[in-house]
Amino acid sequence: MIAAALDVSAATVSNALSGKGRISAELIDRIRAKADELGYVPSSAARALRTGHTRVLGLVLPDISNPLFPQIAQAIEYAASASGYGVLIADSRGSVAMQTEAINRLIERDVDGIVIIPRLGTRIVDIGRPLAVIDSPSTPNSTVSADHWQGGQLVMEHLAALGHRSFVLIGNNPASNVQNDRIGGMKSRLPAGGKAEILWIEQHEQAHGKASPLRLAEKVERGATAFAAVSDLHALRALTELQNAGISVPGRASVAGFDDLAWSAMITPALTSVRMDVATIARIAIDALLSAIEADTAADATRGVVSAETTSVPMTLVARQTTGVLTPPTHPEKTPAGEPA
Amino acid sequence: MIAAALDVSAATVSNALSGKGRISAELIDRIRAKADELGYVPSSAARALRTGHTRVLGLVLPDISNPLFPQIAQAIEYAASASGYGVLIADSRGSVAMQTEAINRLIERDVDGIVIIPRLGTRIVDIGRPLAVIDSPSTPNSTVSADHWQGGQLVMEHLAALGHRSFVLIGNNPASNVQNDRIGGMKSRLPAGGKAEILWIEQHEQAHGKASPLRLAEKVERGATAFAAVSDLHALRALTELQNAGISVPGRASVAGFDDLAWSAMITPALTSVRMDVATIARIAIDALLSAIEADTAADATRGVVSAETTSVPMTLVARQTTGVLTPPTHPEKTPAGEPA
DNA sequence: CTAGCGTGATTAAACGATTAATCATCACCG
DNA sequence: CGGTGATGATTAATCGTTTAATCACGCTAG
Repeated sequence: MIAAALDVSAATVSNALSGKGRISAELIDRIRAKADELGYVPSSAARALRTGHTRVLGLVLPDISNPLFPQIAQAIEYAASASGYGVLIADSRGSVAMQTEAINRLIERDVDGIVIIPRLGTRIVDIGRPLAVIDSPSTPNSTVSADHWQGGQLVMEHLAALGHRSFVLIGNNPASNVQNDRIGGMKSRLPAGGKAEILWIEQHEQAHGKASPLRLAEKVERGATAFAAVSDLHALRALTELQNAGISVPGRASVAGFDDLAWSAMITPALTSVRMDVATIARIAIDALLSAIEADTAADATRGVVSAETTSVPMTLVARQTTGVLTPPTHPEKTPAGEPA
Repeated sequence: MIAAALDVSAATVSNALSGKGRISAELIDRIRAKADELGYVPSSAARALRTGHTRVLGLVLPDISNPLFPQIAQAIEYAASASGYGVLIADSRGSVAMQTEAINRLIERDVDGIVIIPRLGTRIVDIGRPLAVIDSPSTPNSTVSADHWQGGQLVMEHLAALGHRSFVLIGNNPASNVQNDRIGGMKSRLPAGGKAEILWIEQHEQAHGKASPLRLAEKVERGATAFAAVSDLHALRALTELQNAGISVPGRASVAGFDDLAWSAMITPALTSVRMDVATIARIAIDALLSAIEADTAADATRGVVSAETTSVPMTLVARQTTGVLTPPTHPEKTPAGEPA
């Protein structure tokens, strides 16, 4: 211990810096001064060994290719570091086997707890320490998540208010709870007389090949006027496909997405989206995790999935330019070509 | 030590599991068996305390909103974990002050080394342990990075080969070495008689407001036929703006970007982009870092920025649908409207 | 005058793994 | 038959911090 060598003390330094024992105010000041004069940093390894806590959390992202990841990682890291915890990342590259392996790596590193964002209903195993799960409210073991269902309702209400009645709901994989919630929410608010068709991209690509056109122009010809996707990624795909087919947005069709990704406001026209409050979700997850960890210190071991008081956080609609009322077709002004009329 | 209690030994277990001392093959087997029967995991804290190495690296991302982040984080995490190291993330939210604070957090956590991806020429301070910097080849202290200049050449050669002669080069901030390299590379391969105009988005937005149109249609009217952006983000912005103005891509104008982001292949038309080999870059950075760390163990302390043999990694052009030869204007076939011809 | 108390600081044990040094056997050879 | 080596396992010290227990000392009250 550096500080000890300089003055005349041993573990008094520990007490001084942590304010635990009975140390005179004057000595505390002197030790503090010496400490940051020497740039003294207590060894986290020694502390962890003694206390049994590393003050490090693990973050498991099963699908790092998800562009929402930066937002989530940032929010988690921020919430954790605000509470004095570090965040160790573990990417499981989609595969379930690697997810287990990633969790083991974190356990080997002695993390105090883990935050996991599972994809497509992964089984949650007992890992011998607290675990916070961020998934969807309809998933049994979820600690906290955005209210995807309510988010879906937001979109549909918005589109219905603009006069739309014929919808194409675009999802990727029907096995995802998140996507199902979003689509379910949308359908639950279908206006009277409205009709909705669901397009699952993964199925479509299995049939027609990867990155093949979604044939959205045909849907428009058959009457669809609004396209609501479960992600801005798919909304963007829809938007560019429509634009490329000469269908003006939002003049002849509206498009909406989810997640409000980085570029959503930058494109032309700017994309209407539904945003989740990642900061709040991260805060709740981390708080629940930390209180379980600290309770763990005290008495009964909390080893499973932790739960929070608030389990779902409302989403917010960000209305931009891709959604609007239809332009009357008879209007000669600026209608793009490709229209049979 | 759990295993010790069960059989009859003390630190023999350590030798058995690490293969260091002289232990009979039979005993090793028995210890191994007991170990994973009990799910024994050696305490990383105790090991770190004794050996002085935590086998944890820090990753500092000054601009987490950069959509390239997932790719980089994934590659770094993968390379590190392949070498038995964990990765602690630290987000510095853009500000330089927070970047310093983030580094301090990592030091408090006793990381063995740090990988940092600085933005806009941040000063690199001595942190008392090895540091790998991933920036651009033209930055003085960069350990390794993509060859952005060569990437720029790739784009320009591609566009020139398609017959383009009048270019708009789109960047965001001229203070970025990466962006300057990319644009410099492009200009260095301007075909004979070609001309290029540079559009800096940040300047444009300062003058005309955030998210304001880039007025690309006007550029087309004045003869520009190819738009090359330093990021897919800006390329997407250009593409949607052109499409929205009824200018067909690539019929009347080509668009190219950088980084091959997740959605670049999904949009219509699919975006031509230049990709960096993140896996290789991460591998080189991690290897350089680790060899410095291990040399550190031996003798002279390597405390500054580490260097690698290969300091720049070639980029790859991914030609897709947004770049092509011009469609003859007189061709009546499928030309979109909005054209005065 | 001394027992008792409060204050401020020190001792010592403990956390769990690593590792150099030591020890116990047994075999082989001169 | 004693000395030398090889082999296999154990001892003991160490890393740096925390924390309970202890100590030294001056002060007050009985």
